[in-house]
Amino acid sequence: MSKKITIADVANQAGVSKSTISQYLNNRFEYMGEETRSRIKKAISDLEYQPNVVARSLKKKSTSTIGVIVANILHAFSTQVIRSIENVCNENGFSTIICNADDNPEKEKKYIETLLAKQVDGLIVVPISGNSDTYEKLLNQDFPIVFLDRLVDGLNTDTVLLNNGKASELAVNHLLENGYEKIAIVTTSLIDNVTPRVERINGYIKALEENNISVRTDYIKGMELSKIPQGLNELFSLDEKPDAIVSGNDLTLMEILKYSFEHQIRIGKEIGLITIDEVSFGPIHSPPLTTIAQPTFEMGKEVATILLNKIRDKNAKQDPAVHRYEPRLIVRKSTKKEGAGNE
Amino acid sequence: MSKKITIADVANQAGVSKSTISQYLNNRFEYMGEETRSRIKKAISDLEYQPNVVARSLKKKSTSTIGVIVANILHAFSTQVIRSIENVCNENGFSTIICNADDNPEKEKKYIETLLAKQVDGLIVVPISGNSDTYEKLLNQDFPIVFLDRLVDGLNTDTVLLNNGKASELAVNHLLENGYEKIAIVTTSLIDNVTPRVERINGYIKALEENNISVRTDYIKGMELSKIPQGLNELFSLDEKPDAIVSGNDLTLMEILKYSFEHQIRIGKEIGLITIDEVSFGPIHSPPLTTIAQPTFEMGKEVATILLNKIRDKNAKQDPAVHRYEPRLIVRKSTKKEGAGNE
DNA sequence: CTGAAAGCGCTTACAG
DNA sequence: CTGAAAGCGCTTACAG
Repeated sequence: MSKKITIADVANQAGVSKSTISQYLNNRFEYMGEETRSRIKKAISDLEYQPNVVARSLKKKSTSTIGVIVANILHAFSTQVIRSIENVCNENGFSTIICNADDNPEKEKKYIETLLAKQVDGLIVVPISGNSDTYEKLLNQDFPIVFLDRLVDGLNTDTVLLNNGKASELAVNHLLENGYEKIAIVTTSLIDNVTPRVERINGYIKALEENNISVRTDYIKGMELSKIPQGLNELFSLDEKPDAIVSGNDLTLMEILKYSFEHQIRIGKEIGLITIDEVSFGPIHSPPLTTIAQPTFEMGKEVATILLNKIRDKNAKQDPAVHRYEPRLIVRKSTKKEGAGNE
Repeated sequence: MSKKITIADVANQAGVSKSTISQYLNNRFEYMGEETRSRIKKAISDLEYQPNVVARSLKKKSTSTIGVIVANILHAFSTQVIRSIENVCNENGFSTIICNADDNPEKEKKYIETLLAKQVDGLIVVPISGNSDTYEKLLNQDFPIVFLDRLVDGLNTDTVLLNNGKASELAVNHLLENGYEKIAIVTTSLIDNVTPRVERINGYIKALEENNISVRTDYIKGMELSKIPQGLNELFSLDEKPDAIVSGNDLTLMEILKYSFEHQIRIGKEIGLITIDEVSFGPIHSPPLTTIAQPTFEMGKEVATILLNKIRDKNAKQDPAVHRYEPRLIVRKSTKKEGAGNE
């Protein structure tokens, strides 16, 4: 590789000092002579000079880079929010390093350490239970960090997430309005008290109670993805089978669709189905799927904006807030009893 | 934020020089006294010292970071390959910065510049026609770079991509074997000569010719995503409508499924459908979709491995090669005439 | 076996 | 209006 051009080469070429080049690069033209300016400009383009961001970062103690750690990149939610975060960062001259922790606290901790060693200016994280200590240390140091999608017990920091309770209330009420009466909910494992899962279950319970429907614990399935087929088996073996299911997220949805496909269960007619998280094939599924969408774009924008603000004025410490976003019901045929079948 | 601990602090605490700490950090224990070693170890953990990677990178002139620029992150192919690249990089202590160029050459060029300014050690790129000059310059400088998914005319560099011709041959032959005779192909715009699209069309033509079926240009639709509904309209308005469609990729597939859903065209029976690129809902679609899968995991692994090797021995210059991967046919019901309908 | 010194490529007071 | 000097936090010959 040809030798890298540095600021010293440009200084030589233009016949000025390194300092002056640096002023030029940082747009500090106040006192710079018109002629100096154009000489520098020419030297830079002649040499095809590209500043070394690493050196600048070392000196400035800021890298214009943030880290984003998601718990599970397989959720469509993650990828959508990430795209939105990247947009905001790009517009503001920031880079993003994306990490997927696979819901593994060890892995997440290692990522946090790596990102800090890389001197990222801030962190957006979908926190994983078990790393409270790490987060707390960062917060105590006033390191800029914003949580996404999940709250952490006892930690008071800015968090952007869905109004999850509302999401399942919308789901349950919609099902009830469409004549379903025995509503089950299926979601991923509850053992770690992951915020959206817990809140969605609670919203489901609340909605049933408000409608004076008794809550059956055997209608509530919170389990690992791989166990969901078994959970569905249990559900469909009950004396009183449910007539509708609320799917907790897009990954559980796939399990439910697979199961009902394999067992020839006609969605809509035999079992109403509504899922939280919009999916690409929602509109073209047979029958089209009624979903509760999250405003992922806005949420990504918000979480990035909050973080960038924190990074910019470290002093302007506002009280951390929880930012809730409203879910949106998209009605399609999977929750219409008469709408079952292929067309 | 509390003051950052540096190597100097550790040196003080341990009562040795900075050099010695650095030796320790770089695992150069050859001549280090056992006692010095344990004193340093203690100092590091007492102070919770974290090395500053930016400083190290500046000195070492290497960041252990690579850039990945994909043309369009919306393709499932991109996200899958990226995950695989990240796995390999992680295992090797490398970080990845992902950029989405949105098939926009300007945007891509800017990303390349930013990544170079950040001193990435190498680049994986899904090249976009129009930036040949940029790639060429990098190649001439022996900057480590590997192409993915697309070839660039006149540039000789390592490239990992599908055997695209084979993919459409598999598709066409499978359709013919299942009794379809009037086979159309629909893919995204051909104006930029994007490798997979062109090669897939060519494979389609070749397969038809080998079966002595005349190629009809009005059965070949290569157009922007937004124009595809119109293209499908044209296709279905022909006197001799096609009885089967090869979908060029996952995004065109969505358009075709939307169209056939809206127009109540029964897939399988009225129109056979096979798509290149496996999709998550392939198995649970009605009818399940016959697809041609790419070995995205292996391809990502290969492209990352090639790049990391290039980065490690800059000298060991081998001749660049084109690495083709074989597509795999997954037969489901969307290409069975009798298999149409909901179950 | 360990330390002093130089230097990676920048930026930023400060002097003039 | 511009330049000399110090320094960001490391690493690496080299000396001892």
